Amino acid sequence: MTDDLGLRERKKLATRQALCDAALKLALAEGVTTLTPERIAEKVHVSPRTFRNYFSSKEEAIVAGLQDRAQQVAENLRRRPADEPIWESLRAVLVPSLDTGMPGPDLRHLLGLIRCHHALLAEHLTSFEALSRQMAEVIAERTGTDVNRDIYPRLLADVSGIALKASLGLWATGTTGRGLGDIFGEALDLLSRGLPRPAVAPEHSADTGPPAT
Amino acid sequence: MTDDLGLRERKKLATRQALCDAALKLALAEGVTTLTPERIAEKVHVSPRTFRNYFSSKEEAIVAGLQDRAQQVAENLRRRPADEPIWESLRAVLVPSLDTGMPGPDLRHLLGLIRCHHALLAEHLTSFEALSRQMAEVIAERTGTDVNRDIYPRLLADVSGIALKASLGLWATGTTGRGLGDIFGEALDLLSRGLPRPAVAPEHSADTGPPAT
DNA sequence: GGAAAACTTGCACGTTCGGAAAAAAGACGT
DNA sequence: ACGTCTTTTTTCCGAACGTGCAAGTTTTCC
Repeated sequence: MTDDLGLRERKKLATRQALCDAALKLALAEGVTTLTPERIAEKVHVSPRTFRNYFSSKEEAIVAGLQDRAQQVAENLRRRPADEPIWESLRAVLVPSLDTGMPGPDLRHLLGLIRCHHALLAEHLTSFEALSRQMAEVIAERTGTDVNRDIYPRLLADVSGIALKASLGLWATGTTGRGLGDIFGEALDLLSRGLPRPAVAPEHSADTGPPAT
Repeated sequence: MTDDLGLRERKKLATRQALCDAALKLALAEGVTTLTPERIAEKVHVSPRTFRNYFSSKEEAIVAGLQDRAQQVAENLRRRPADEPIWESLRAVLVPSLDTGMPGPDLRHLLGLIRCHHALLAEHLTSFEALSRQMAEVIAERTGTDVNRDIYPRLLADVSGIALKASLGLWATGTTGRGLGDIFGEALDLLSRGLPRPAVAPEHSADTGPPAT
């Protein structure tokens, strides 16, 4: 990971990581509104001015972790074999992305903050949008379509994004006892079948989750 | 429309409308970065502080028109007969929403601005998100599902949103000679069929659009 | 070792944001 | 029509934010 990077590059990465870790930790601990860039900078022992060199707002720093992960998803998709069916490629890169490396309760808490805080939500959504654009390009390349002539790649990219978003949203409520991967699998299935109208009353759809894999 | 509202209410609505009209017009004319809240307020003959009472940023004012339209979509959906198939209800409210009441070139221009400007994009996306949340609730009600237990209503609401977003995005490029309604119809069709992989090379998929209905 | 490049930092300036209270305008009862 | 109450608009103002610049420090490269 930290392979052939010079000392300078590694340090930059390290402070960036430290900053967004601190931002996230403080946001979870004390909320977003009372949190100031100064405090974040202080915790990492850099000047407030340096914080601004990395992030243009506290909100950007807080969601930077998720955003970085989104970037990885796009890159991972690029790395999949070109002849793999596109839905399989998507599943292969999206499912692992569900593991954010954060403890579950913290992730729920963070999603709650994002949901309520306008600026945080905006930042989060733009990162999703950026991911979609990149994925649309890869999808177009893999399926022989054209981003600027066909609707298909945009739709498939966006659909992948909302599968993630909707699954996270439902999981974050905590009202279903199901795991995130389980919910996400169902979402992909439903989407790939064109969202058929549910029988009538799913009643206990949460019962004994179907094996995702 | 302006029925049983007192003079005070009507005036409020009027200034709000005037403000977001002015914001949009100025943004289209001179760009977003150089535009200041002062100028917008000045054009409507109110103080800058009043502008802030209505909108918390110039970006919010610029996209307020689209946002209001999104609100209407949600309300129109609520008004559809409860026994109508949900896909038909969605089509019935979304298709008319394509007519933004703006001249085509202006709309393209605006979408271009939104696409490039981070703050504008963020504002625009949050309005889409707000729309999705409302639509998810209505969809849940109509289909006998539960927003907090089933993934279905969230997915269907989000899918409707991206059908709009992707169609607008493709149409705005102007590289297909097709109409917005045409593109949107194809998007809904594809989505309702689970985004089947396109044959292989659509080659000239833009040719003589397929009859949507 | 030393020059060049990059990063950090403090300072300063203009802008933005939002609260508080006075002034203006509408609503309402008599 | 008048006075009073409520709501909106406005002025004033201080705090926070964002950004450019130049000096100081660290890393890189020769």
